[in-house]
Amino acid sequence: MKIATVYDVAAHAAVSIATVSRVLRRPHDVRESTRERVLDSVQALGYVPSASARCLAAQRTGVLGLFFPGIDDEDDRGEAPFVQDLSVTMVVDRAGGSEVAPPNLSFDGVLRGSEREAWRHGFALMVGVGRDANPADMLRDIAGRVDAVAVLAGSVPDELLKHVSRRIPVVLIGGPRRCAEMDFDHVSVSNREGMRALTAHLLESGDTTDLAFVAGPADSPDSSERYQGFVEALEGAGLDPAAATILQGDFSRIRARRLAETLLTTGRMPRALVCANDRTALGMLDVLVPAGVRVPEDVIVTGFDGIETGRLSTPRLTTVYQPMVELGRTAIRAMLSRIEHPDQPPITARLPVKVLLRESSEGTLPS
Amino acid sequence: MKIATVYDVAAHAAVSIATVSRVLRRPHDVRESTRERVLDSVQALGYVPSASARCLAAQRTGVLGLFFPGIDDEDDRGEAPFVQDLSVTMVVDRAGGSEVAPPNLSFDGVLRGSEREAWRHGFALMVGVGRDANPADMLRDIAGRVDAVAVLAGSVPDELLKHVSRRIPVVLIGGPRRCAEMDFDHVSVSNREGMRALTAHLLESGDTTDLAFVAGPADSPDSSERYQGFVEALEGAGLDPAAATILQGDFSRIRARRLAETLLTTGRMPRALVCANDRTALGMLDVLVPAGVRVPEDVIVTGFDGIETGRLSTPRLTTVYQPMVELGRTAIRAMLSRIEHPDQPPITARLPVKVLLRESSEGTLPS
DNA sequence: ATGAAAGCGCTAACAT
DNA sequence: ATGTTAGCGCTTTCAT
Repeated sequence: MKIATVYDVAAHAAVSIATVSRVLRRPHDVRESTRERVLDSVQALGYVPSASARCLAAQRTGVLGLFFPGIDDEDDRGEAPFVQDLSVTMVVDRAGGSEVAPPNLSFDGVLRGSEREAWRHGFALMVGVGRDANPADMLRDIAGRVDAVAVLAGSVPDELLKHVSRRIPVVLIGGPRRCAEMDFDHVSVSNREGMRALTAHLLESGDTTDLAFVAGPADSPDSSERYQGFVEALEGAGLDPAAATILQGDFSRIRARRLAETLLTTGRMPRALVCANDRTALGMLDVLVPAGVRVPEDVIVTGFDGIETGRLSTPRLTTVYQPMVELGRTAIRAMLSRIEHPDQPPITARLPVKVLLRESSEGTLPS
Repeated sequence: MKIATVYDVAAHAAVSIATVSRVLRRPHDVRESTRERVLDSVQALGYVPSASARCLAAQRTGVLGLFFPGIDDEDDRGEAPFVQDLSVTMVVDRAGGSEVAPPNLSFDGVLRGSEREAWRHGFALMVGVGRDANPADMLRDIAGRVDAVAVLAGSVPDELLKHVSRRIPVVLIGGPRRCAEMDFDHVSVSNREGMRALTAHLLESGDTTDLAFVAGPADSPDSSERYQGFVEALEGAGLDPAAATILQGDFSRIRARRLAETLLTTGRMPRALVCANDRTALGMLDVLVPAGVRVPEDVIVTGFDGIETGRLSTPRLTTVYQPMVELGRTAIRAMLSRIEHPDQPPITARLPVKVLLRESSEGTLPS
C-alpha cells in the first residue's frame, strides 16, 4: 500500500491540501466540523506528514545537531544473526570486578543534557558520535539536516567549520576562546582554572615537586588549556614548568597503558602523573597498580572529566568534574539563541568545574 | 548572505544543476575536469546540500529513529543566562558520597549501541527520549523524519504504532513477543528467564520463602515478563504465587522510596524485595538502609537491568544484567534488514541476560 | 558526458 | 473559512 500524502487526505476528506495543512499546523483557523473530518481521514489513511517536504517548504528543519566524533575506545564488532538466545548466565560479581563493561562515553552527559533541552524547546536532536568514517563527511551530512550544530572544538578543521557556518550557525563546545577572527559561539568549562587548582593543591599538600603532565592529542584545545593550568600552578609555586615532564597521550585508555609501561621499564617515575583526562589516568592505574606501584604513596595519579568510572576505580580517581549535562544544555541554548537572534554578538559561556579529591591523590582522605 | 543552493553552484561552475548533483552523488559519471570545477565552486560558495530537498526527491531520509520516552527521574530546570563562571570548587569526595550526580539513564547503552551501528551503515540516528510533552506527538514527529523507527515496547498505544507503521517500519524494543496480529519486528532480552533464574536462586540459597515482587508500570511488558519469571520460580519451588505480595511501583526511584516508607510504617516486611528494575531497587535501599534495616540480613533486595549505579550502591545491588549496547545495535540491524527486505517474515531477536549476584542478596559473597 | 524538465510533499501567500 | 498556486532544493529519467 502506498504511503498517504496530503493529497490523499485532502481527497478523502473532500477539502484542499491547504486545509489539511492548516488542520495540522494551525487547527484554530479551521472550522471544527472540517477539522474533525480531516482528522478522521488522517486516521483512516494512517497519514504521517513527510518532514522532508515540510522542512523544505518551511525553510527550517526543527532539528539541532550535536557533533562529537568518537573519542571512545569501543571496538567494532561485525554482523551477527538475529539470535533467540534465552540463556541466562549467573555470576558472582565481586566489588572491583568487571563482569559487565561499564558504559564509558565521557560525554554521555552532554548528550543527555542536549537531548532533553532540545525537545523542551520543540526541536529534535541529531547526534553524530562514532569515530567511524570521515568526520568531515559526517559533519557535512549533519549540517545539511539541521538548523544549527554544536561541534566539539578541535574535532574538525577550522576550514570545514567555516564552510558549514555559511549555511547554519555553529557552536563550539569545549576548548579555549577562539582566535578573534573565528567568532563562533562557544560553550566550555573552566579547564585552565580547574587544572590550576588541582595542580596547586598537589603542590601545596605534599613534598611533591616532581609532577609530570600526561597530555591529550596535540590538537585538542581542551588538553592545551589544561596544560596551561598545570603550568600556571607550577609557576605559582615558583617552579620551572619547562622542567616538568610531558608525556604525549591521546585521551585514550589504551594509549595511557602504553605510556605507563614505558614509564615502568624506563624507571623514570615522577611523583605525580597529572593526566589531561580521566581515561588516560585510568589507563595509568591499569598498569601501575598491578605492577605493584602504590597509588598515591609512590605515585599520585589524577584525571580530568569526572567520569563515572573514576569513582569505581581502585584507588578512586582524583579529578576535575565537568558539568557535562549542563554543558549540553548550554550548547542547545546557544544554538537556539543564535537562530533567534542571528546578529547578536558571539556568545561565550564558561561553566564552573569542581575538583574532586579522592584516594588516588589523597592517601587516607581526611574526615 | 544567502545560503548557496545547487543553482548557485551550477551557475558558478557554468554547468547544469544535474551535473552538480552528479558530482556529489556519483562522481565517476562526470569528467574529471568538470568535477574539479564544480568542487571548487562548492568550496567557494560554502555549499552544503539541503537534506530536506534531497530526501524529498530521493524518497528516503537516511535516518533511523529511536524512541525511548523518558523513564528517567531527571528534573527540569529553567532557563539560565549564559554565564562566565570561572569558579572552581574543591571538595573531598568520599567513597559512597554523591558529590556529582551520576548519569542515570538506564538505556544509555541502547543509545550508544544504536548510534554507532547506524552510522556504521551510513544512516544517521534521531533519538527521542525526554518524557516531556506528548509521547504520541514526539513519535509522530520522529516518524515523519526517518526511514524506520525503533520504539520502546509499551511506551505508546498500539493504535499509534499501527498508524506509524503504515508509513515506515516499526521495530519494538523490549517486552514480550507481541500478540499474533501485531507482527512488528521485535528485539528484547530474556526477561522472564532472567527473573526466573534470579528468583530461583534466592529460593534455593536461603530459608527464604517470603518474597515480594515490586512491579513496574502496569502497562510495561517488561515488568510483566519479569513478573512471570518470578511466578514461575515460585511455582517451581512448590510455592503459591498468589500468596506473594505484589507492590505496585512505576520503575522510578522516587516511587520506590514511597513504597519502602509504607513498608516501614506498616511493619509488614517480606524477607526479600524482588524489584522489576534497578531504580526501584535503589529507591528501596535509599529508605531501608538509613532506617536501620540490614540488607541482605533482614531484607534481600534485588533489581533488574544492571545499571551502573547498582554497582555503586551500598550494598551493591544483585541484579539481572541486560546487554543494552547489543540491544541497541540489534534494533538498528532489524530496521535495516526490514528496509532492505520489506516482505521478509517478522524478526524476533531475544538477547541473553546475566544474573549478577552482589551483596544486596548474598551477604558475604563466597570467594 | 551533460542538460532539460518533471516531480517529491509540503507551506504560505494570495484569492475568494 | 477555504481553495489556488507558486515555490522550497534536490534527484532522476530522458534527451542530446
